[in-house]
Amino acid sequence: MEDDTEKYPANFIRHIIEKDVAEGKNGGAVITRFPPEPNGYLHIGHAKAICLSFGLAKDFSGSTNLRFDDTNPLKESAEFIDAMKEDIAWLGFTWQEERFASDYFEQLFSFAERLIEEQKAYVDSLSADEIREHRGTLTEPGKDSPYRDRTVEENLDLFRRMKAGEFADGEHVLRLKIDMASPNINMRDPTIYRIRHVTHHQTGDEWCVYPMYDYTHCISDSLEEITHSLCDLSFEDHRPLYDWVLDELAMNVHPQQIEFSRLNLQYTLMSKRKIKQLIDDDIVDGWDDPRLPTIAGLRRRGYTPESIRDFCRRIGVTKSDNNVELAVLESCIRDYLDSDAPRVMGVINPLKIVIENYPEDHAEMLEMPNHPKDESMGSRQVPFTREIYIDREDFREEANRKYKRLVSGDEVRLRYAYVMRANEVIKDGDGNILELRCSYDEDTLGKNPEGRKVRGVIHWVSASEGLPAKIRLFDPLFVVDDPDGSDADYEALINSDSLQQYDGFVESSLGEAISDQRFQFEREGYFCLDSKLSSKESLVFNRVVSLRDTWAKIEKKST
RNA sequence: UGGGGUGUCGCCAAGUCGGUAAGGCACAAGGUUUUGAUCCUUGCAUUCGCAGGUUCGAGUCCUGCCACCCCAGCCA
Repeated sequence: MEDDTEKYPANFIRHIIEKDVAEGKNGGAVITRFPPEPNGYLHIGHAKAICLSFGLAKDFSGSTNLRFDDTNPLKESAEFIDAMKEDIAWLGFTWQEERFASDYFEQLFSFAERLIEEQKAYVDSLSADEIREHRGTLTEPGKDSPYRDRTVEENLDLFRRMKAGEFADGEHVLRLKIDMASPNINMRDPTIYRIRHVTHHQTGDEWCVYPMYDYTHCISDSLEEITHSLCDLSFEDHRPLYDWVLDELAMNVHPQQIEFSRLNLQYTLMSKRKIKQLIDDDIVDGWDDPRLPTIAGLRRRGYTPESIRDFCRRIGVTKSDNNVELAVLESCIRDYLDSDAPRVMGVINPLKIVIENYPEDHAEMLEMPNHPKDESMGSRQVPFTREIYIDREDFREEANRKYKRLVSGDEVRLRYAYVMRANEVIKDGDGNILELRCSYDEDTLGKNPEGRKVRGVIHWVSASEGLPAKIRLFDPLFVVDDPDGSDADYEALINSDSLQQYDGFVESSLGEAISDQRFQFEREGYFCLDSKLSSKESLVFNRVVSLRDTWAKIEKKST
């Protein structure tokens, strides 16, 4: 899959690993892990983490484990596990081992008993509220719990009875005995076990005490002999705790946690919670809505794994806050599709044309290359007929010479076909344009007319031979570039026009299209069949991304 | 006002022992073109949050400021 061109460019994590490998740390091994919690779908922010953890390991001939961080059965479910695996595989990565944090529940419990025996953990019987009150604030130290000095025997007994199900949820928790006055709140006797009488998607009803992240993650990493444990910046102040647990347990493998900043993409959201709310509130179609930055959404939209990997490489890895422009992502997919997507013609917003001097009941097959620069992609035959459709954007009753499309009384080149003149505009009573009466110059197929220069080239589809198709165009979901920036009602920032649907026409060759093919509709952009909505009987195309549109910029400037 | 981080071009981001600011995206101007696409050429930070200091020389070292982000789940 990845060749050298897919190697990550220089970044601080690569430097750390390079140094470690050079010094023979961990015997020169590089083992990473990707540890999602199965409580939603993966998004492009996760793709950044995936590309990093898998990519870096691969660059150093190491390996990567996929580990589901399933310590909170209340929020998780098995349905997300398969979706996550599908997305990671689709992105092009292969994990060494598939693990679950829940695989380690037994070991985790024993380690906790050991911590109790060594007086490094205790059962606290304060309520959640009381624990919060004892924790202190950002600027004030906390207070010790009255239960902090229970005997080892009492703690062990209580903890085992917690496991045995003798207590109700919330009655007791197991806490680490560290320092209630630590300036780092994470070190103020963090809770590591809580009682939850719920069924777990992996372990069923075997457990009613569940370990928490800070305690579970570092031990899981250690047990898997992870060398470099990459995570986002929010875990930076958890690192002392990560290290504390492994040190106190004297684990012989002590992975290095390295934090990097998470991705922010302009005009969209990366918060799983908020994405879920958009789904619940029916603002989008589901986790795979093409407007969402989820991997499933991007896939349905028509993005390729290569383009997403390229994106992750282009944005780099640092510890600074970022807000990447959509243009970077779009550039990646255009780059890929320009060389890879066969060209075809499709009319999004059709305007009917009758070519009055062209014979009726005649379909002339015209040969067109599938790619202007790549002959190996072959060619196809496209029918030309008396009645065709062009896009309404490509006709103006009046326009100056800068407008390189069809204008009343003037000529334009029909892509790979004839030069055509607009003679008459047919309107309804309200002045809406119904159709155009045109004529063609039969001596212009494959050659330019003599003595005059046509304004430009437009695309078209035969009215009788073309296929009707629903065409969906997308705009960003939000109207501000940082909807995640404030906790304010982000749904008020929704772009109400993020999905535009048109009844268009596409050339007949598209009747054979399948959903993982992507095409360039000439002059319009890149499209693919919607994997959910499209059928043989009624085609539905999604626009992956438009073509770069210089004309739109010129237009915008002049208004 | 505690702790942890970050500040290099509009957006990302390289910048080894201090040696005189990569690259990408975007943008601008040309050229090619039966896609206003692609492609090609060219331009785009005397300056690295600010202010001092050390030095022959500092984005890189020191000092002091400023701004922004994260942390008070029995979430991850």
